[in-house]
Amino acid sequence: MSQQTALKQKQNKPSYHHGDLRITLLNAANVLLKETGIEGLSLRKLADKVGVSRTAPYHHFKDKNQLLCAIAEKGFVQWQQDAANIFNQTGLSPKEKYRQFFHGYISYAADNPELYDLMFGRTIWKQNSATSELRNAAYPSFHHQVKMTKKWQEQGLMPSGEDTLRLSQVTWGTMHGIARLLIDGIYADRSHIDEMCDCAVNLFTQQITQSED
Amino acid sequence: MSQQTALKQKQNKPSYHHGDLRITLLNAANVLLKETGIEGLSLRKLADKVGVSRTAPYHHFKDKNQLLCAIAEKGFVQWQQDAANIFNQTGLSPKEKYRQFFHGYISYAADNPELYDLMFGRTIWKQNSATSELRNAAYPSFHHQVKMTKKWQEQGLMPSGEDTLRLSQVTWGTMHGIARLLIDGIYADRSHIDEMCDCAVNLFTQQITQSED
DNA sequence: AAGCATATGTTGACGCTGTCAAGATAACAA
DNA sequence: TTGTTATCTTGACAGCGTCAACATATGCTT
Repeated sequence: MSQQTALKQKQNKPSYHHGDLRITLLNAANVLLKETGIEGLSLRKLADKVGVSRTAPYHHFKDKNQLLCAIAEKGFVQWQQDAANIFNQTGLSPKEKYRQFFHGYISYAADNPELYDLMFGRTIWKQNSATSELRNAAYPSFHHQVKMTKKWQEQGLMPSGEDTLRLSQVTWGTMHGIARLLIDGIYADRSHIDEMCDCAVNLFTQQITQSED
Repeated sequence: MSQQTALKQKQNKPSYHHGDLRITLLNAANVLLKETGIEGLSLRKLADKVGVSRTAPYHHFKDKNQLLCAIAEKGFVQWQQDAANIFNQTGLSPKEKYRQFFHGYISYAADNPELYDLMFGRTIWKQNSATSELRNAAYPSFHHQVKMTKKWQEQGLMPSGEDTLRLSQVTWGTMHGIARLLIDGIYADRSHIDEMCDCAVNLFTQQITQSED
């Protein structure tokens, strides 16, 4: 953005060029997503809300899919920060840390159901429609869990007999499955969250000599 | 269907009234679903494929949602039969039976990805859009698992210390999560199925004195 | 057998969607 | 200053779900 444009923005003078449309669109899309869900998020409504014409977004996103991927991408980054905060806590036993991680994941999903649905929903991941940027944001999240799973196995928190990658897939699958059950309201609701998480953590962890991290 | 109409159908004489449109629509929808996925399943294409006008389906389904629910309903019935066949086997240890049940669930999902996606996807379950018929077909599937979980706990296959309902939600969530990972191709692919299932079964079951059911 | 209600089919129309093409305007680089 | 590029605009198109109005076949009642 040039100095002149920046100045215009500051002075709230209307200009032909928006100056910051990409970010504005992403923010508005997040709001619209929360309010109406994926099915209510249309490019036209979005453009209207931001105050530009229907086709303006196409200069910043190749198509709707790319916009959705960008939103999901932000979701992954945000969750990774939340997770990092949990892992960076000190003075917690491995089991307690894992418990908090599990609870944190489910809470993130329950607090941002529409976003979570977008992040892990078919809309984005079906037959390679995910952008490489999205993949680059999503995969580290799982890789980190694999790394932590290995550590948990070494610490004796999780069974060392199982293959680390399979164990990661199963534990992650459990979190994902519980999250989906909650969001879709199929066989569970929010009042079950704590008990479900504790039950799952109990199943996956064994009694070990307590030590800090 | 009257005798005359039935006769017409038999003789392949074209008639103004289709005579069997509801079932024909459901079957064609299943094919279209398999071929193009949910996003490719439109009422207009469907009607065209069957050879009726765009609005003819509305005399058999209130709207698109009701059609989708009806398809999903069939999916639940079908899965329940598959599951029953597994449970009705004789000469298997509880653990082996559970293993087959787990594998069967994942295989069903992997073999019918589009149908599974419809059955458990947001499209149908978001804010009470599921028909009561669908609920009546879907819930027994879970209730049966709760019943089996209780049995498995009593048999010592699964930890008896955990609340049965929570345990059911967790184990079911795991199956659902793994199924979704496979279908969406996020963090797993078909070549991992067996190992993932075995890993999960190992985690959920304990060593017990083997006995026949 | 006649007539009428009902079920089932049709075409027309509406507003919504994503997206392309062509043109207008601003920003920037030479 | 001039020309290139980025950005934003309107116009247009096909596809979608769905409603309204109308047509036709079926089946029940008399």
